[in-house]
Amino acid sequence: MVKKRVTITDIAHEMGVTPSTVSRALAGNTRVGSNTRQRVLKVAAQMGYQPNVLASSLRSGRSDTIGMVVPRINRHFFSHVISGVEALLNPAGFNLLIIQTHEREEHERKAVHTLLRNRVAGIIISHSVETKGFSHYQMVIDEGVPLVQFDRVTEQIVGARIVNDNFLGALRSTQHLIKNGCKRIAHFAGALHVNVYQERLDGYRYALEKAGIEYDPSLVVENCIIQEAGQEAVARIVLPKKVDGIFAASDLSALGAIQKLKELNKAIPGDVKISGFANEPFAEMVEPTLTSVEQNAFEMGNQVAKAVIESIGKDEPVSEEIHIPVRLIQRRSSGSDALLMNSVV
Amino acid sequence: MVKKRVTITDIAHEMGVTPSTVSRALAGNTRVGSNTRQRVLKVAAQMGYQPNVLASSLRSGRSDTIGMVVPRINRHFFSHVISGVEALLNPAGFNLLIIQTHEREEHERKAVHTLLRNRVAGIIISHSVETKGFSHYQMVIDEGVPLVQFDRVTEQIVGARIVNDNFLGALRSTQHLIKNGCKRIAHFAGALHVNVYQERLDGYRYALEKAGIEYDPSLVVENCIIQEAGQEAVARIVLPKKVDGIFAASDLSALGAIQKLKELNKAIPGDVKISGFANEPFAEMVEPTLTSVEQNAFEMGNQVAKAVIESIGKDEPVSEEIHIPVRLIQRRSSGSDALLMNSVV
DNA sequence: GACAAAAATACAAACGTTTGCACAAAAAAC
DNA sequence: GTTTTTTGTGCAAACGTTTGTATTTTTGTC
Repeated sequence: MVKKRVTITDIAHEMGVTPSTVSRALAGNTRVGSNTRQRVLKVAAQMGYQPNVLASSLRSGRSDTIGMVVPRINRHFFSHVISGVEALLNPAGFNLLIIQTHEREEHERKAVHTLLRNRVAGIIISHSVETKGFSHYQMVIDEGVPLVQFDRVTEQIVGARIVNDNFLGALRSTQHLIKNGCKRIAHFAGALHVNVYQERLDGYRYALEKAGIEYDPSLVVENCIIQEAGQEAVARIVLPKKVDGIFAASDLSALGAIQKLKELNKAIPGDVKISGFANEPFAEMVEPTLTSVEQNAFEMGNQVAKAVIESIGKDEPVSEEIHIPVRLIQRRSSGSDALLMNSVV
Repeated sequence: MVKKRVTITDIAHEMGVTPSTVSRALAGNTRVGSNTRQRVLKVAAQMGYQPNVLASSLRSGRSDTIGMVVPRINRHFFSHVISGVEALLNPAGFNLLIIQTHEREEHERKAVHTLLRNRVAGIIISHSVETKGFSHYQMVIDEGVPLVQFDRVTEQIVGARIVNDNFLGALRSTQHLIKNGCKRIAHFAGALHVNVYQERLDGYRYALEKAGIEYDPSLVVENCIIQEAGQEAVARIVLPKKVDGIFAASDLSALGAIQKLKELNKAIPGDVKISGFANEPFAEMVEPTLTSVEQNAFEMGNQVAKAVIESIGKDEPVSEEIHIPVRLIQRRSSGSDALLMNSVV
């Protein structure tokens, strides 16, 4: 039933030439006559020839697929990075093999091996939140496969890193709360061994320092990036400690805080001003609308793609770090009503 | 610089056996002695061996990658379907090669060819909105590659189809508006050559018919699935025609309508009741919260994965159609305040 | 028309596996 | 102790390309 797939040899026999000629004709090699080339192209088309990428890659040692490892595909941020990567990679003739880790270190390790087995031309990765060891990347380096990290990165691995300007985003966000009158600002942080959350904490602290506000560690809530954690932190920290501002490292925990505060009849931004991070789509839907730091995920994807294409050319990896600018979007939760005031930082 | 990758032959030489023995040992073939198997495994591990999938697939004619073609990765619905597919496919030993079409028919055609060239074991597809011709799938059928369609499907292609129960969702949604008192219900439709939008229109019409309300074609707005279109439709249809209910085929156009109506000081659900489709995350954030039809994207992904794994086994495709149940989520925009009233349909 | 140079094509090996078949050694059967 | 069966390996071809080298054909020069 299954029609035999047509190969380069089939075309060659059909035309009475040799497979090598067909191969060269299809590859556009100049050493084949221009009328034979035309004929080859025509016969190939009418026989419905589809080159066998496996055979081609095996023989040539080149691959046109790039592996991408992300914590989760169905997160707004990651799906947009993927989209940005594809936008540049596809026109360049590359395809994307995508694997999710579901935030599990073991899955990450397996994913990397899978990609190596598939002989990908390069690997793009954003580490799972669990990941603390990076020894499984030695093999990637050893085999000379370019490795580009994005968003959640580590300096322990050589190669390009594309990151958001978390520090600046956190700094501007916190300064904005201060400017709007906050004196006691809590920070809903993430897991601090992850660079992005550490950098946001750093930006927060630096803003306090510059404003002459003493840093109070008891106002920092670690692992507070989901909705429920935000709700819980309101009861446990925000109210007891008489906090008047929250800088959340995640929009979700900011949302949780908003919900809980409304439930307890606290005014936002009257009693507590809030800003989040990531500018999730819901940020402009929630009541009150949520001030947040916008990350340009698509642009980040573009830069990632550029970096990986570049490093495929080189034989030695370079440890460049590219920062994608972020942007504070001021909305009502922090006491700014004017969307027009959006300040690009 | 680049270390040579270790092959099965390297292991064989190292151990003084033949490559075929190593191959069989790694494959768990029973025809190799159990202590040689142990030795092979150990040597392979310590040499850092990673099987070459390309060579393996080329020789065996089997592939462990499955191609997936979607309009856009970064849409809530599609990214969740992808996630659901991966959840079953990965444990089964398959990988996903994902390509976006950006709703372009030509990209879809190219994507399919790319997948065939990569000799994928199966293809999963949701058609672009532009796609009207399906001739490029003949080659997929001819080569015996299993093809599973989901969400946006056509009966012109043989093989499994996994779809939402759009008809029932639309029916229940419209009935719900009727029950809450609506007499003149507009429908914001999509492009009607796409099955999902046609089915939603059908469900809407059937609900009207059953309620004895005459169908008025002038209340159906085609190609109205984005925010701006929803806003525009309010001014052009909803107000002039004294509509008191809107069943939108998309949450986005429903959102647009809400915004415009609020802007014009109309009461929701007082003056106009609204329900959407897809239950996007923002549906429960917007003011008023938006009644919508929830699609179980992750479950759909699971079913898609199951279908593709199944059909890889068979040599003849079967044209089964699986309906994923939907669920009406009643919220305030349609005059239902009780989340508790969620009716499963 | 003979010869060199250039252009076009053919030959054959290689990429790293898998797998049918042959074969030897060990185990079982008589 | 011979024959049969079982078990474990080896041999070599094949998968569909690419590519270095060899060979043929064409073209140009005198």
